[in-house]
Amino acid sequence: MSEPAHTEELIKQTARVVFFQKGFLKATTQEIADEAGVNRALIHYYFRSREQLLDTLLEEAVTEKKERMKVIFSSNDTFPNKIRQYISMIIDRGIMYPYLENFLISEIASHPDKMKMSCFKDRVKSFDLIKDQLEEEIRKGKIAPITPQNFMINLTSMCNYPFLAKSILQAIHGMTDAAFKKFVLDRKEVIFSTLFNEVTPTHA
Amino acid sequence: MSEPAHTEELIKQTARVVFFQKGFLKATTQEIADEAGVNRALIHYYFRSREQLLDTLLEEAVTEKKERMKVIFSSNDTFPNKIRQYISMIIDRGIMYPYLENFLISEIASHPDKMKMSCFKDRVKSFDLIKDQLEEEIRKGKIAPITPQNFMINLTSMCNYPFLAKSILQAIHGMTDAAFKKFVLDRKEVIFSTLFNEVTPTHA
Amino acid sequence: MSEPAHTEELIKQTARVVFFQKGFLKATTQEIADEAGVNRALIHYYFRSREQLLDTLLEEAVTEKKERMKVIFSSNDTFPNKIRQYISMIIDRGIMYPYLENFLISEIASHPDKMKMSCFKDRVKSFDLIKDQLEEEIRKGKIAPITPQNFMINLTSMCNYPFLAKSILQAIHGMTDAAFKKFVLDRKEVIFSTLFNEVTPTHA
Amino acid sequence: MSEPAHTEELIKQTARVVFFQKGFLKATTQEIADEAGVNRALIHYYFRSREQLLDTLLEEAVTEKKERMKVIFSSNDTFPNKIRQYISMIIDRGIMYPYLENFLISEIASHPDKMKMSCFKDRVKSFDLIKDQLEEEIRKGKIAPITPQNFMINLTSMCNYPFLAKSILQAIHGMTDAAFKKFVLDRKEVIFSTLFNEVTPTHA
DNA sequence: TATGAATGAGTGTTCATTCAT
DNA sequence: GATGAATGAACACTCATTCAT
Repeated sequence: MSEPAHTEELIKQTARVVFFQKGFLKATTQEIADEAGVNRALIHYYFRSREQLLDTLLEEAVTEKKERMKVIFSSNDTFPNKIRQYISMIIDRGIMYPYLENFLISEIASHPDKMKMSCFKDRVKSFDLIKDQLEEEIRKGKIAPITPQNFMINLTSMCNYPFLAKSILQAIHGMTDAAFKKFVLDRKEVIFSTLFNEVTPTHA
Repeated sequence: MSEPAHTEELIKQTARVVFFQKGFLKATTQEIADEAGVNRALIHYYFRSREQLLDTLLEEAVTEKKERMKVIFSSNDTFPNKIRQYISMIIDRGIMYPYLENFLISEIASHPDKMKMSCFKDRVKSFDLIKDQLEEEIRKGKIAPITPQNFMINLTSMCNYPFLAKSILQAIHGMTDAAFKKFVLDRKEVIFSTLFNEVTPTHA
Repeated sequence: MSEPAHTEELIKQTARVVFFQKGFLKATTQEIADEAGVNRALIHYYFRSREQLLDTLLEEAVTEKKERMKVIFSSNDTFPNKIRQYISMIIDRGIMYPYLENFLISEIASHPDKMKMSCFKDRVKSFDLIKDQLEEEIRKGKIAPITPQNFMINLTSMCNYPFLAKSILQAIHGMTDAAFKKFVLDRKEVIFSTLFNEVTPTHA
Repeated sequence: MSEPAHTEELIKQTARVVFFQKGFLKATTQEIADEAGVNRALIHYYFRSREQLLDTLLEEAVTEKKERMKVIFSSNDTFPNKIRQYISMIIDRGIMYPYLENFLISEIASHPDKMKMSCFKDRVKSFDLIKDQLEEEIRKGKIAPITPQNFMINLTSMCNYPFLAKSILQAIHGMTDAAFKKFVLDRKEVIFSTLFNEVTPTHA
């Protein structure tokens, strides 16, 4: 976003773009260096290895997401509003880094040890945070009976999947990046409405 | 399934397991050959290149899925039943090849040209197939107003995402493969219920 | 020596020459490959890594030397004759691979773990093999009192050192390779005479 | 020895330790800098290149040894005493820098041009210095006939070789550094006795 | 003097691919 | 059909060296 004060930050920003925005999961250090306009060896100077650069990026991204989530679910807001905010947060992040989730999944799949990274250590689960309010909502008949786990996975699925499948969706429907962005922004209300099964008020 | 009569089929079956079941997206030709118990050069003999082997696997998988989809949606069944069958099909396929979607996504992301493969040429979209019945359902008040696109993407998201995020979900919740299988099978009804907002009859 | 039937043997022979004859301890895989006229990747095809190639060479060399030593010292020959044969063996080997000892020393110094290689496992020491006969010799007054250890180290030192210091000796005295060879061959009797303190019969 | 007043000397002392004491022939400039606690670039500031640092170290070591040798052999002492002193000097130096000779040998082997360094220019050879006294000794029957060259090489071999083979000897006999030190110190008399073939008077 | 940043050349290694048999 | 051998292109990484400050 802001101009990188230091080369180290430049490399990180470039790598985020390459991996998370463009989805080049297999990008080489040379490609990242070229994109950043720096010498390939500098990546090792600052991050020791390609692997450590990736870990740094993932750690930061996961940590940031977790904190945002905690802020949203720990507020005093109503349950529907929390869900709205959460949906909004996930989709806004998806717009910025469409391939981040995909990247995370691939990395974990091929290196399961990475689940031991510190950012995954925090055992606070969203399930626990919404449990009480969700049950209340169910009791009030606003939502059909569902476990917190399934509720959250439904939510997460509908928010994230379109980004995971971005390339395919865009190709199938011939969407430009702008069209795709509008599409997923519109989905904020769609997802909310699906979860709460209410008639969606037209979104401004 | 059945024991492979020919080496060509053996290689394909092995590659499917390695890529789609085990999720080793970066698996080497050597690793596939070892797993299949054949000489590495045979892969090139039959498929010319690693890339073409992948293309073949993807093409077959996508084509098969499309055909199953067409069968389901072209029947005379009721809309809810069609959706039930579709959910069931996607999840059953996911259990067999959990990483297939992930693989597809990664391949398309790094090689957008692959969208030109013949299996993607067929322009019959699920949206068109469900459009009329969905609108009928909405008119009857069974489903909150939603576009066919969003309905299908919601459906697809909730079915596929758990497989895409399999490694992470299993790690977070400490699920064995068996537990994960039960979890996604149970979700068949959960997903249906979420889309139709009905009370889920307790399964089993 | 004989023409290498297989590439694997060619690489080994070339590496032996580069490391043990020419003394290029730091020779790269590229240099070895160039010298052998083969592709660099072949070295990894046959030996997996540069390190394993070195280990193979060392293992073979050490094993062979140990076996020759055992043959000499286990015979029924007289003690002086055994020593003569041992000196001769060491010097003949030194002529063929002058830097072998140097190489061995450097490798062990930088990777002490290599002492765990199988070729070092055999705990039969030359000291034990000569102990009795040496003491007999001392009792007879043929040799001044000395421990078996020191006797063997004196012997080994005088045989090996000229090869270790080959480059320097040749440079200082302006010896050609032929002159150096004659010099060390002549030393066979010199060393024997020093150890047994006899008048050296003039060597033809 | 004394604490280095200047960085240049600190680097040299550190490098001597790394190369000559620890035997890390392949030590990196970074490793030397780390060990010395200075910035890597300083090595180039003071010595232009890694190579020139090595040359400086070698030149100084060789020059110092030569001077010590000249002092010993130019004195008015008896021949046996000169030899005793020389043995003592070599072994004491070996204890301080066990890998110096090894290092020298490797450097000369891979860069024969280094023999042109000024420290090798001095054509005064030990052979000439001992020639007369050795012949006298032989005439008196104290030493079996031998050329000055072979006498000096025997001497040098027996003094230096145990240090060259330090790693191996220690590993084979399970000697600690202290045990090794005692072993080579004891060898002072052993070597003298071997050269002069006298019964060794118990040392100390 | 001293240093952090930067670089080019090179290193071992991997891998898909080809080819002769 | 099948295989062992061979290769070129690439890759992550290292290192001595340089340079601006």
